[in-house]
Amino acid sequence: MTFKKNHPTESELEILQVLWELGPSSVRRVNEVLNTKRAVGYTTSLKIMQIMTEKGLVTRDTNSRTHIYQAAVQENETQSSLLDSFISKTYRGCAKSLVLQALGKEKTSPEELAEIKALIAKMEENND
Amino acid sequence: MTFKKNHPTESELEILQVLWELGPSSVRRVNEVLNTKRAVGYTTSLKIMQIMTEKGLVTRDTNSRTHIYQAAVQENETQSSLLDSFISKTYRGCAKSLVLQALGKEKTSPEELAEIKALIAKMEENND
DNA sequence: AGATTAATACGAATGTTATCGTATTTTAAG
DNA sequence: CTTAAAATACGATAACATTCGTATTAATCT
Repeated sequence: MTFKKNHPTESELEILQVLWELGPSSVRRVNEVLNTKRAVGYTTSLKIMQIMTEKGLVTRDTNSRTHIYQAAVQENETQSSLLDSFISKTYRGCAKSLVLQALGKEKTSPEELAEIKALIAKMEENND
Repeated sequence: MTFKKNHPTESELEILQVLWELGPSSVRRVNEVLNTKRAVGYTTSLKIMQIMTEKGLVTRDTNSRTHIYQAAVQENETQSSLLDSFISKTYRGCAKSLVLQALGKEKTSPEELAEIKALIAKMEENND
């Protein structure tokens, strides 16, 4: 229930995703992973990660020379917070529209549909 | 299958939403609506709408002195395009995660749940 | 026509993000 | 201890986005 308005920027989110996946990592390691997708200079990644430290999006261990960074925000919560904002801006707060559009968009596998149906069933239970 | 990468910015989206709601409108009218939510200068709205014209997000009729603007992109398609990008960036392309999180987020009314279930049923049909 | 009103056009200031080059510091090797 | 290598710190630049002030143009009223 914390009110975090600390939305990461696009580049920051990319870095968070690497940290969520790898766990605590050095700048070099993060930068290497980013470079599997597109070219990014080492100092660019470094700079962004330093800014993220100031913002509190990551923490770092500066004991050894090579600083080790670690995500300070959870993936779920970050996604959820970004989603709120996205629904509000793009769908005027109507989550249903978003869900319908997302479902209609691409082929969702039967397993995934089942999972979604299960969640809906659970919600309907609680509604009674 | 058009290749639209023309994502409106946040301010542009706000203006599009007004135009989608009101239909073709003058800058003054749009600005008035924007000001029901927050303070925006007239020339600010004007400027953004001029930029949007250059980008092709809106068209305008300049026959009368008061130019009449109109959305040149559809609400559905704009939302869909923004949604693609959002899923890709925030959920690494996994639409299911987004749907589950959106559903779990708030109380969705029984009617809405029914609607979603109907869509799922339809999709399951097509999967066979 | 002249003055007033209302619109558009233009340009500048501000803020944010992304990017990288260079300087500095720190560690390790010789 | 000196030097080379590797890391961090810092500052500068460029691209947008947002905002608004001022200038200009066009219509209306007396």
